[in-house]
Formats: sequence, C-alpha cells, structure tokens
Amino acid sequence: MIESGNAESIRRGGGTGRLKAIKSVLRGRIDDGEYTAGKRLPSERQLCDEFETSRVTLHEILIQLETDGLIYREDRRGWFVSPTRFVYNPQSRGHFQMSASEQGRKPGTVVIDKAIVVPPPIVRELLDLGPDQELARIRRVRSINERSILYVEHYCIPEVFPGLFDHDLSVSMTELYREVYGFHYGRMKYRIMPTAVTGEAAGFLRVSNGSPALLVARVNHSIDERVRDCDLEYWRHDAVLIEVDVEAG
Amino acid sequence: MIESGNAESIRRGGGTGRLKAIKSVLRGRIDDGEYTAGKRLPSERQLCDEFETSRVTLHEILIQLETDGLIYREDRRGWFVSPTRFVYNPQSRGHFQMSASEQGRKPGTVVIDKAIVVPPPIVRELLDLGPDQELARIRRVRSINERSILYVEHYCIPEVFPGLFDHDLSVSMTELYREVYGFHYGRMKYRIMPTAVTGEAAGFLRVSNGSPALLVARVNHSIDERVRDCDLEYWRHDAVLIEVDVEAG
DNA sequence: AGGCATGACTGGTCTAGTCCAGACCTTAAC
DNA sequence: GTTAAGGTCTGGACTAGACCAGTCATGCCT
Repeated sequence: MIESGNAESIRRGGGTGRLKAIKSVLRGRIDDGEYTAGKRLPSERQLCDEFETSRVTLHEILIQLETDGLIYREDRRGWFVSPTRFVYNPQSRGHFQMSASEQGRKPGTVVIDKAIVVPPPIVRELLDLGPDQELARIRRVRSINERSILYVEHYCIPEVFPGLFDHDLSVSMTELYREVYGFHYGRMKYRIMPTAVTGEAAGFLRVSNGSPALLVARVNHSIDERVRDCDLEYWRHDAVLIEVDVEAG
Repeated sequence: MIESGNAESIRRGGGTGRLKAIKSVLRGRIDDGEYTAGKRLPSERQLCDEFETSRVTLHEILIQLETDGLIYREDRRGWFVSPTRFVYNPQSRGHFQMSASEQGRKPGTVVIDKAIVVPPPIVRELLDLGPDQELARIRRVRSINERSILYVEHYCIPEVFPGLFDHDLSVSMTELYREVYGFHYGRMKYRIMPTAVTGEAAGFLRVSNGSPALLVARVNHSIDERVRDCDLEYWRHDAVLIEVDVEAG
C-alpha cells in the first residue's frame, strides 16, 4: 500500500489506482497542514515530476480534490488550499459584511458596474415580468480575506428607486433601500442549485468558463408585497455553507 | 464560425476553441430536442469520431455540460440528458413521495440496509454526541422515474425508537415516527453545500467515486426539543432545486 | 426456465507530450 | 515614478492512443 507522503510506491498504467493513491497523499498533506489554507500548492508540472505522472492524470486528481471542497483554483494562477466555508444564513438580520466580520473574516465588496438592461429570462421569470421590461442591474463581487467568492447580479425596477445609481453601491442594498427609500423586506424566496459559472462572472471569480458554482437566486418582497427585486448569487462552490432553520409545517 | 450541428468546420490544436465549439453544438442538440430528456447520448467514442477529436477533449466537454446541469452520467453505462430538476421544498408538509407525485414524477424508495453503527464525525457534531455513542442508521436510495437521484443516511437514537427495524422503512420516516412513536417534528435545521459523493454512496447513485453532489444535512428536532435525529442527503447535483421561503428577521 | 459464461460496449484511468493564452514579475526607458 | 515590453510560469486546451473494470445482452447448458 501507499506510504503516506511517499510518491515512489505508486504503480503506473491504466486503472492501477494511481489516481486514488496520489489523491490520498495530497489529501493527507492538506489534512496534516503541510499545505495550509489559502496557500498555493506546488504547480501541476511540479507535482507531475514528483509523482511521475501525466498532467492529464494530475489535473483530474486536483479536480476531484476541488469537488471535495479541499482546494480551489484560480485560472492560470494556481491551485490553493480552501479556507473553511463562509456560513450563509439567509435568515440572518445581518448582511454579507456583517456576517463575514462576525465569522472572523475580512469582507470586501467591489462594484463592477451599474446599468439599465433587459434582464435574462431567469430574472423575468422570477419577477414575473413581460419580455421588454427593463431593469436596473448592479453587478458586484464579494470577497473574503481578499479572495473573490461571490458574484452577484442585483435587479430592481428603476422607477421604484429613483436616483439609485447616484448612491454608494458597495454597501448593503438592504440598508440602502430602507434608509433612502423606506423600503422594508417582508420575506425572501430562495432557489438554490448547483450550476456552472460562465462568461464575465467566471472572470470576476477568477475561474475558467464552465466551472462549478452554487447559484442562489433570491426574490425579495416588500412587506406589502407591492415591490419585488432579485439577486442572482453565484458562489464559488467550495466557499459557502448555507444554514437554514425551518419550522415544521 | 461553427455551423450549428456541423462537426466539420471546427479547428484543431491547442486552445483553438474546439471545446467551446463542440460544446455549443451539443448544447444546441439538447435545446432543440434532438437529444431528449432521459435518453442516452451517443457514446464518447461515437462523438469522438463525429467531431474528430480526442476522448480526453470530448470527455472534458461532457463534464462541462454536466456541470451546467444539462446532462448526467451513469458510471460505465453512458451519458444521458437530464430531466428537469426535482423541486425540494424543505418547508413542504409532504415528504419525498408526495412531493414527487405532486410534480408529476414517479417516486421510488429502496432500503439499502439498517444497522446500529458508530456514526461519522459530521453526524456526531450535528447531534452533539460523545465519541462512542452508537446510533441506528437506515440507508435508502430515492429515485424519480426509475433514476436514482438521492442517497440518504438517516441516524437516530435507537432507544428512542424501540423496534424501529421491525417496520417497513421504505415509507416516510416522518409519518412512521408520528404514527408509531407519537414523535412530532417541531423544527428542522438544514445545512446545504456542494460536496463530492464517494464510496458506496457513489455506487448507489451510479456515479463514479468523487462525483459532485449537493449535500443536505438535516437535523430534526421534536416539538419539546428533547429528541433529535438527522439525515445526510446526497443529491445528484443536476437533479435538485431547493426552494425556501424566509421571513425577514 | 434459470443460471452462468462470454463478448461487446460503456466510461474510468493513464501516458507523454504539444500548443495556447493569461498572470505576474522584472527590467529598461522615458 | 510610471509605463511598456519581455520572459517565465501558470492552468487550459488538445492529441492519439492504451489499458482497466463494470454493465448488459445474448447464447448455451443444465
């Protein structure tokens, strides 16, 4: 059997357990702290040399460790050990910045852009809109300890929030809507599913096109149900743990 | 540019957009119904021949379509077009069978086994147990239209449910606990995160070891908070959409 | 009629590379 | 001090296979 940390006793050839063996060694190094959270792993080519394996096989091993949530990659920058997951409680009074601080993390928000757009079909469906309705869209990237983990597209009806784009949009939208427009959320409806992150979103999250993510699509309703807006949140799939309490029906 | 459905006009060589082009063609065939839900795709080798590409590249393309939730694979059986996702509402009064029927699907449940075991660390943490506490574990596989999409490990304290293993365990545990033991759930705490499915669970779900899944870990509390049990639910990642309504704090 | 063996087909694993394109660092010039 | 260019390093994309192991259907034998 494979000695932990030893690259030499691993057999080669088709279906010989190399993948499993090398994966186990790398997992061991992460577990025992030889590779620490946030730090970059040796490059794929270096690991290939060490384990005397091909880049395709080594790459597949890293992808499986990534699926496990143990490591993450930044496109053309390297593979890194994943920190513990951010705990996302949809019921929390606090917003992202507050929750992150409470969890001992350093939150950050960057506004990518703001524009009046025709929203994608999923947003029209969520908000029950006609085909030509335009919305205000604010795109932001959230980070934890300087690592981009969340890309958000926020959509709302511009007429309901006149002058919205004149405000500082890096703050909590919840607080902005309450303080400036007197708009209070009454309830939120969440849809959660694994998906792929593509296009510009992938770039902002520093992943390659088609990488796995967790999509949280949220529709926010005002207390009187007259006003709705929504958020499409694409979370790096290794970076988030959602916790929800539910009363039995 | 690539003619939709045409495999011949795709360039070859490193980073030439073959992947993107072939992916786009296959996505188009799924969207326009040439490949229909539940049906098997042509094999990897057949698609390699058609698109004149290598199995590694073709495989990567399929994996990206899988990440998108468009197709799924069964280990050594083929790739299939994904049906629409099962909508999982944790707040629903109904249980899996009822929800599935309401969504026009044919639910199924198979009991894999039942045993008294030392639970894994995650379960001990969820239930706040000591290191040697044994629990009753019931393992089941749920299917929709004869497709296995969910592997569940249910854990509870055997002393609270004497004679549990003598019952039909393919029914709703919620109903069984209420009817036989007078045990009513008061609230449930959910933890949701993407993960990898491994070991026997992978086999039951017909995926290879290390495949992506959505883990829903649920702790069920009785009304008087005296009794707790929990479920580890591993969902095929393309097969589930979680919907939750939340009142603002 | 049922069970077992065999063959064909499936995806998984593995090799040994090449080429592409973005990221980042260093150096030089203005 | 800033900007640009060049070089090195990174992962992504791609090739043309080979070999492994599980799945399933078919045929034969009891």
